[in-house]
Amino acid sequence: MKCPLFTGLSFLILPSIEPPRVQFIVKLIEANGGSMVDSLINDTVILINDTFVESHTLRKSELFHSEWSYDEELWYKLVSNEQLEFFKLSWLSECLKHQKLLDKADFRARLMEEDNGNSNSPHVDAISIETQSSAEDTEVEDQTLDFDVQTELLKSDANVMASQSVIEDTSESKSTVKPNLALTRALEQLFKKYRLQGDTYRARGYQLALQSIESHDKAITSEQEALSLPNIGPSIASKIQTILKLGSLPGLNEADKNEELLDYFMACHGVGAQTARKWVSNGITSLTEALKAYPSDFTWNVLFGWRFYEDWSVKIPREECADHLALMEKALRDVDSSARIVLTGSYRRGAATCGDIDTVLYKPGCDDIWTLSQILEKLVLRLKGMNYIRCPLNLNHALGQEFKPMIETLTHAAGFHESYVSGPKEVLKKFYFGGKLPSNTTHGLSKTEQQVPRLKFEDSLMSESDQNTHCRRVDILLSRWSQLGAVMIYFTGNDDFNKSLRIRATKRGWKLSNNGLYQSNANTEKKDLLIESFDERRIMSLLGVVWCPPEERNIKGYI
DNA sequence: AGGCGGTACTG
DNA sequence: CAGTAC
DNA sequence: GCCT
Repeated sequence: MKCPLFTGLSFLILPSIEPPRVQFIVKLIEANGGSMVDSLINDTVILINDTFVESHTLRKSELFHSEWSYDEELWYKLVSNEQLEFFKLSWLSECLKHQKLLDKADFRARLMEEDNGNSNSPHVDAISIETQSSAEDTEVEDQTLDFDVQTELLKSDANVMASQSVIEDTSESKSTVKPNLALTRALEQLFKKYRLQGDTYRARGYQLALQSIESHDKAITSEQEALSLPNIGPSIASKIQTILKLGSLPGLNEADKNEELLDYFMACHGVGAQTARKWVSNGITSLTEALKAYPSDFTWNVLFGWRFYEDWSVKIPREECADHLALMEKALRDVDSSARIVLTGSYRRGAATCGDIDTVLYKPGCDDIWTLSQILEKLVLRLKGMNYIRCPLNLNHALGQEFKPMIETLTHAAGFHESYVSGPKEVLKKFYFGGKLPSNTTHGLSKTEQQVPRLKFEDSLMSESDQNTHCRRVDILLSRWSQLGAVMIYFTGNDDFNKSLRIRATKRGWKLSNNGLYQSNANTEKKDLLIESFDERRIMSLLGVVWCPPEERNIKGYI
């Protein structure tokens, strides 16, 4: 006996099942044992009406969107999940014609608009083929209909391992020979030196030069050769000449006591290049001395930076990030059951350890910042009540009242007597804080022997550190629903990736920010025109960047 | 000569 | 406004 | 610092 052709398969047809032709096909599916769904469940086969596909590539996603007949959240799930595969509806009719299940691969439809021959696109292709074969039998964990963007992200993170093995043999990661070590070392020192001095652009100049030498795999033997590389100009080229002749740059290798101090101060949250430089040039050698000499530099959030100086310089194991998220999710459900919070930052890029925990908070369909702000405020209060939030780093008026006692305890400990007056700001667009999990949930003490900056003994009085549970830096960013894509790009990074996108935007007369991709209107004083802000994929594709999953956005230099 | 990211928060 | 952080 |  034979089962009908589509037994056990579920189908989602996009963008709508309303057209008569689609209705006809739906009848055939059901007659052959298949079922229709209107949301993503395991193993759902996603089919695109062929009229929206041009030669294996999805045509304009805005048209796609305008004929959308499912709910908005499904749209977002689909465009935000880089692991999903789409197939042309004609696969179905072919199967019926031949009365057997044909290879879907020949009917794959890709979700992008431009393809500028970027060198890594075949590489991306390889990954999606690679994961497709194993996806079907490994994903058995969630059966719920109510999974959301966050589950999508977790799933794609679970696939990091698979993609890494692919990256390993296709990329040149094994080229361990570094023919220009003397040069790159010197440039790195110069980069650090100027960054510490707050000369960010000069520092950037050295950093870019460093990167172009690193990606040049031959040994550089002349000033001429150096000059021909991008981002290497007369000044750096002549320094290179000197190094080639003398073996090193005069006056660079002395271990600089001042640079060490600058590093020490700037590792404190809230102390930047200007402040650190001022202290150092006035002979200050510790935070305690700085507090006496420059009390006004010690705002309450620098004091928190001091208190958690050591905790905040240790990396967070990936697993712990998920625990923080789970805790916040639970609290958020009680505040607003339809609001969502997701992990972004280096976590979403697949990192094994993260410097901080970056999250985005949104509510499907909600563009009203005031509503979102209220949700965030309530969430923060709940988290504070659970003793999870140990210190705030920014506040609005209402939260200022709530955290006043906590802040005054701190400022009094530092010897200040003024009382804290909360600012006038009513809406809260983001909340940065230090959070600590209850000690019972602590993860296996990871043996990451990380070289951690320690406080000097005389500075350790203000500090609060705990062997088993660390206080972590957590960022919550609000996003309007309509701007979720731009916010996700911005907060997922990495920095160089974002810079590349912004540069591409400016080249096209646009500007990219965390609010979206806009047509800039410099001359006329009209407002900038929105091009796209919701769809992460479309923003990238408009900028001529082939879609890449977060794990591949860990780039160095520009793309 | 002027550009190098755009935005939110603190004081 | 400068300074800091993201 | 380098690039336009």
